[in-house]
Amino acid sequence: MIADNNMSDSQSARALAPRRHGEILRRLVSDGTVSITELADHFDVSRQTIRRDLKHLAERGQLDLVHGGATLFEPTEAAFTERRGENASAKASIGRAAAALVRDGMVVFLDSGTTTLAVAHALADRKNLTICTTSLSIALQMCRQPQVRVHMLGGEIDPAEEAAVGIDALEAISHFRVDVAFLGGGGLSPDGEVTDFTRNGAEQRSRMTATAGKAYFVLDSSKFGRLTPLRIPRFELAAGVIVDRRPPEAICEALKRKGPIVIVAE
Amino acid sequence: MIADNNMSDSQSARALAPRRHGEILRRLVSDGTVSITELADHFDVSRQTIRRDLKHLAERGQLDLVHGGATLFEPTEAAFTERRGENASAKASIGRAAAALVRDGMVVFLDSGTTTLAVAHALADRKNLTICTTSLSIALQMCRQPQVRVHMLGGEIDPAEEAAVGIDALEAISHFRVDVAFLGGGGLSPDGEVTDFTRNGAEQRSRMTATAGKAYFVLDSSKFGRLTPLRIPRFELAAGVIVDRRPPEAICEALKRKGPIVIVAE
DNA sequence: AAATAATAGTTACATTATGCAACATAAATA
DNA sequence: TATTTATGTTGCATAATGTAACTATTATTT
Repeated sequence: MIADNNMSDSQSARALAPRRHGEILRRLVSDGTVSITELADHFDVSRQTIRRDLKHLAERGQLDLVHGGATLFEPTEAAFTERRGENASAKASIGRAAAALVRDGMVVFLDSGTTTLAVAHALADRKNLTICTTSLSIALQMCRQPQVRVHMLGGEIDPAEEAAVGIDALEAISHFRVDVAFLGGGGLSPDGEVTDFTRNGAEQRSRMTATAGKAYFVLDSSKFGRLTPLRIPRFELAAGVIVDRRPPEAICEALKRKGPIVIVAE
Repeated sequence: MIADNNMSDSQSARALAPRRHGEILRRLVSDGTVSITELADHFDVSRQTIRRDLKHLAERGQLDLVHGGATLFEPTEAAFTERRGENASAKASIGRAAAALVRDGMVVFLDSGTTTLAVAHALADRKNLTICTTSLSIALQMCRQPQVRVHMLGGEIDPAEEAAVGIDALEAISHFRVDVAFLGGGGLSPDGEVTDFTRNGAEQRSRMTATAGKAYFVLDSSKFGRLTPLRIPRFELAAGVIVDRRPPEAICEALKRKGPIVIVAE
């Protein structure tokens, strides 16, 4: 009756490669990692076979091989992504405070930086927003949200910020009418000014401060008293600074004299 | 064709081909894969018969043959992140072929799309490149590579492509002198033209084709013969198309008449 | 820190399963 | 009866998997 070869009587037929591949990828996204031993056990095949599967998937860029198994594929680790974890809860609370200032339908500018990324997170489920940003991560994240329109300001990418800088980005700013801008900064100096690391960055933030309906600087407490080389011109036009805890009294005083209010999150 | 069949004795009677086909497809959509051994067992027919069934269904585009069985064929345009895995090895080989055309020091434009993302992967360890792109993912990935300068062309982000489109991106193109451009497309029509889904996309690719020193369209074989609504003007100025296997003869002939060469990867 | 054991990776080759093509058979059709 | 169509059978080429000996890496112990 059953022609072809003999056997195939033993147990359930061996899973074909694509089945294993699918399951492996499913486990990866749910667990983050897979182990060769576990997989070989689970599929009842040799480790060598699993190794070949993983190698195959790795060649397609679907995962990263590690000793003993594989992990989710991450294009490359960068300084930026590492910074992301630092002071995460402070940034999240700043993000929520910032989001509270945004109403549906607004045009929002989001600067590059990990704190502004937290603001983006907090805005993720808002309706009918228009986001302008120079940050690749923010653009990528926000464009995946329904009901959010995203404009990326182009230009040369600064690898440290993973964001557009330079003349193109500067000029693009002038094309937009922005209701509210959330800007980062390198430090909050003792005399109540936000300072920056680069000339380009300072100029960009200065222009946005002057252009936006309201501009807020978002700064976690690690920036208090830190000095970086460049002043941000026209900083006094900013509407306020949003921080995770109250800055030293001297800084508060200085800020009060200049104009921007201090918003302490949570 | 099918005579009236009163046999219907029991299910021991051999299923007719259309019955098997229906069941095979039903199993496919429920399980994602089918195995020849299992099916032969289930229908009590020879493996060769199942092979012929699967081949028949594959020719009609209803499934994809794999060693030992078949998998679901997904012709629909899935969301970008889901599309990433599809046809991954074809895209990887196209990526390598494309990278072989790039020499250190060049200015390279990379269009949006999953195939161009594969080109970016293949270029990742090159030295001293300048990358221009409209794709957020490509910009993010390449800016993490040392020795690579990245320019992001700004504009409104199309969520489906996760890339900048529209007037800003169009204008930004004219600022660059590009040595080689790798462009995507919606389909490779039977009369040897690359076609696109949107007017903006077609215009952008057309301009880049005319501007770049050399422009190549990267297309995996799922695009062969596919018709999408918009022609890409000046397509005949392209240097070539890079594909993962040789297109049907008619398409090759048509391309030959127009000008662009055909590069078959791997 | 050096030595050791345990685990994992590599390579090469043996074994098994699958694919393919050519031909054979049986039923349905003309 | 001849012809077509679907299926079965066989033999060989190819691909996937298993196995074993050996090397490399990681963990543990001293």
